[in-house]
Amino acid sequence: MTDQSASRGRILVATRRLIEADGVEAVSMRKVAADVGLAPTAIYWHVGSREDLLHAVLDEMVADLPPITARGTGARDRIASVARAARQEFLEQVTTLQLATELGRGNELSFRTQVALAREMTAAGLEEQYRQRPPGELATRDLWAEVDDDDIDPAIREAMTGPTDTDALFTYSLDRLLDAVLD
Amino acid sequence: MTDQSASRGRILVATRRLIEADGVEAVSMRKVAADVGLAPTAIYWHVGSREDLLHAVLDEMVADLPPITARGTGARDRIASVARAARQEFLEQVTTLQLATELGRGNELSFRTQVALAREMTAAGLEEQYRQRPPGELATRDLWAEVDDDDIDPAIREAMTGPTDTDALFTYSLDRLLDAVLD
DNA sequence: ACCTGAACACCGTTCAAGT
DNA sequence: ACCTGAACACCGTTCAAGT
Repeated sequence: MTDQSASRGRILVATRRLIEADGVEAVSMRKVAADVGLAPTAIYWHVGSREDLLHAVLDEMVADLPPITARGTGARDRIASVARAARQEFLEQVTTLQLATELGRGNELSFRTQVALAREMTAAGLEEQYRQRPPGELATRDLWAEVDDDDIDPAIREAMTGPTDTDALFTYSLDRLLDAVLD
Repeated sequence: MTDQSASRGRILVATRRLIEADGVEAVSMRKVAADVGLAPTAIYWHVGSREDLLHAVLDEMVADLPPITARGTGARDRIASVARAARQEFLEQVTTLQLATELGRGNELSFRTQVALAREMTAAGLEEQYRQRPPGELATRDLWAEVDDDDIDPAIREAMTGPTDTDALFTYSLDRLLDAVLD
């Protein structure tokens, strides 16, 4: 159990409200303290530095995000629905993304989509193709190492955990795109 | 001619050095002033507020960027080389991108690529396809309105200036990608 | 365990005043 | 035109001290 004293909870709520109303830059220790009715220095006792505070709030915002779920029956429909859901989230959760980017945790959001996609691709039986050209963002590799989901094919997880040849991925994607566009 | 007093130039150089060494957050009016040998308040006379200062520095950094040029002879090769150059710039110019993002001008960098791509697509005679599904990032539209380049087809420029149906673009791109991946 | 007050070393910005 | 100094209203953070 994490520290769930009443004060700490109220501090997080106040900070989150500040962020959603006026952006991350509007968060100051003194303003948060005033909102909660404490001396500025009390914040440090409960959540640590300003950066620690922002990380704690981002944790809550990510936890509250609606899960990315696939809709439809066919493999193509389901994969497409995951992509659409990811785009939707990207458009709706601007402040969450801003905060995550500022804290160097932007890829945590794209990671949620990667997991959902991997689940659908396993169901579609795409392990072979997937293996040959492993997608995945450079730094999300570390996150994959901790995933333990029975619905995801071990081969895919292994490919995501191993080193990604980003150059090869780029070349492959570009080729496929040009195939589609150039008649 | 913009204000090119000796002091202003030295202020911009000092700020740029600070950014490249320790990131945007390391830029303070007092530090810049000390580097240049002026009182902090003198900065305001030459470049205005801190935000104005950062905008001016970004202008210089963008102007100094090597032009994105197409290599090769075939249309496919040339378009691919532009895409590769864009990716290269994205990987190399991290600080420029960070500054641009912080100032809400991130799309200015992608805009450079869009212009180069449009030039190649004109040469490849792709106006028709292009017209049907106009790419382009939402906010770069305004930038296109000011472009006057004889190497770019008027039809393409018109498509870029008009309103972009981002939903349609997304659906189209996703479909093509799934075509390529799903056997 | 929880909180306050004083204190330090910073900020951006305005403005009157100097040359 | 160019620059300074004083001043205001802010910051994040540490630390000794209180209960």
